[in-house]
Amino acid sequence: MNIRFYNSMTRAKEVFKPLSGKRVGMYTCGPTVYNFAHIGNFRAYVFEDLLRRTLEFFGYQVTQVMNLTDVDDKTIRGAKNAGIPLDEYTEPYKNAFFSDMAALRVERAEVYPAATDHIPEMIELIQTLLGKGVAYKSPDGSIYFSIDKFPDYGKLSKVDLDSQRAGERVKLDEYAKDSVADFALWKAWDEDDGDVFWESPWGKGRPGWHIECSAMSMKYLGETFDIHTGGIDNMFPHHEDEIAQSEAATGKTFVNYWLHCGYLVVNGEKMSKSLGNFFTLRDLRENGWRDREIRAALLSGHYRKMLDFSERLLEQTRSVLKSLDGLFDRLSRRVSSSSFDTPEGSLGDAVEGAGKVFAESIADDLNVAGAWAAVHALAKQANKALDSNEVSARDAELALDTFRKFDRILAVLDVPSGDGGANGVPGEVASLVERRSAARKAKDFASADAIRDELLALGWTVKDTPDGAVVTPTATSPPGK
RNA sequence: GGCGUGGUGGCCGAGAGGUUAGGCACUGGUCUGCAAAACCACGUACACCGGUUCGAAUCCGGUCCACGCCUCCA
Repeated sequence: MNIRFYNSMTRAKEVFKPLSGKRVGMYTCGPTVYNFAHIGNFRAYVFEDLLRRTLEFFGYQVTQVMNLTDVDDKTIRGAKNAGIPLDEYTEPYKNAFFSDMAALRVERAEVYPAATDHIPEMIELIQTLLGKGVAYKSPDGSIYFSIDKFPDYGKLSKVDLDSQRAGERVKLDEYAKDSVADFALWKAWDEDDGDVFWESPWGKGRPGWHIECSAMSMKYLGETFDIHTGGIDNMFPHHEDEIAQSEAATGKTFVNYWLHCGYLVVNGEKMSKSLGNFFTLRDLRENGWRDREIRAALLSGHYRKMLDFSERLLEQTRSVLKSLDGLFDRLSRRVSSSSFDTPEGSLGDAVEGAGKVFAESIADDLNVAGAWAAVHALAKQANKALDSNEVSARDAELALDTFRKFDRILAVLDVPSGDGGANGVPGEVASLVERRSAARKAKDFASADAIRDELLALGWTVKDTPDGAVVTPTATSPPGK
């Protein structure tokens, strides 16, 4: 099956063709580790995970590189304010980033290069650019890229620099740069940098932000690679500058497919640290939301669209997952309790149909809504078949396997493995359930209801099914909701 | 000012000239001692005004509104 992606460079959906067979090289802009990442940041990482999992689903072997920006204005300022060395300052944020990513079930990239470990590569790239005459040294010892020497500048973001309004900031740098849009490849050391600097052929200093992505992506993926992603706010100037540096240095196309995800917004406004309208994974957990609910909420809409992240969205997501959990539970019980003698094939068509819709949707520029529709279509058919007792153990296992397959991409369904049944129910709970069943049999409904309340207090919900009582852990609700 | 994105039923959210997207919630029903779950039923929705067309949420022109980038930002 052809996979199609919307390529920001051409502004059109294109059939994806990797450079070499089934191998895909992919670079994803990572975090600047000066603080905890917020949920808006994670929207991008979850989108990239969706992309990666989709490629793997279709048999591609992905080499993903995600950088860690551990030297820039913010990290330097943070370390200085804290009175500790730069690496000591960034370390906890790196760790928090990885633990949050794992919680959101983001598959690990193959390489996580840190900027501070790749200064020599950056210096080398800058020297190449100086040698080609597309970069120049300013009086203060900084090195700038000259966008006038790169005619293609603006081809990704389609900006026309001549029509850009010069910002306030420009005044500060005017004396040092030939042109306002020129950007720093190397920043000469100044007092504010403290002891953060590296030696270079142009004196001590530190790299500019954009150069790290060019140097590290090309080091690990080659001068031309398949996919580069990031949030749409990185398109200009960051990705534009990466293209300029890389292509000016190599003379080759830097990246074949550019994919950008839309913003995560709160009440219609972009979530950002400067606006103060952000929350972290920790904040959401404190409000009672589970990691998988958060991931599912992030996967509720198309990656290129704005996503309005709200309590209501999380509530809706919780409802969806809860009802699917119920189905998986029913199917698991059927696998373990039923024999293979019920009529077969009642779910075969539904499985096939859902699988087709799922694959076609996700292959079409990661249309996750279509994929969800496939999940729901199969869920409805399975529930119906279970209601009319037409599901054999084999059918149930087939359905569960299909959901597991879908979950290789979604990673939120949590389809139980193995033979399900009553495992994980504490003895105390099990005996209460038994006593309640006995009471019901004796038509002693007052006792039965009392025991049900008792179980609820212990965190277990009872459902009476034709096959007997079933207990499941009660879903917790966020406080005050 | 330049460039860009978007406005779909109470809410979320696909679609992109003709065929029910899907989900959440609500309401009614089936089932049930009750409850829960599940299933069934129920919404002619596409910002506004023109135009093209046999036919437009989808194409064209205009208008309004919202958001974003142009400064670090996923």
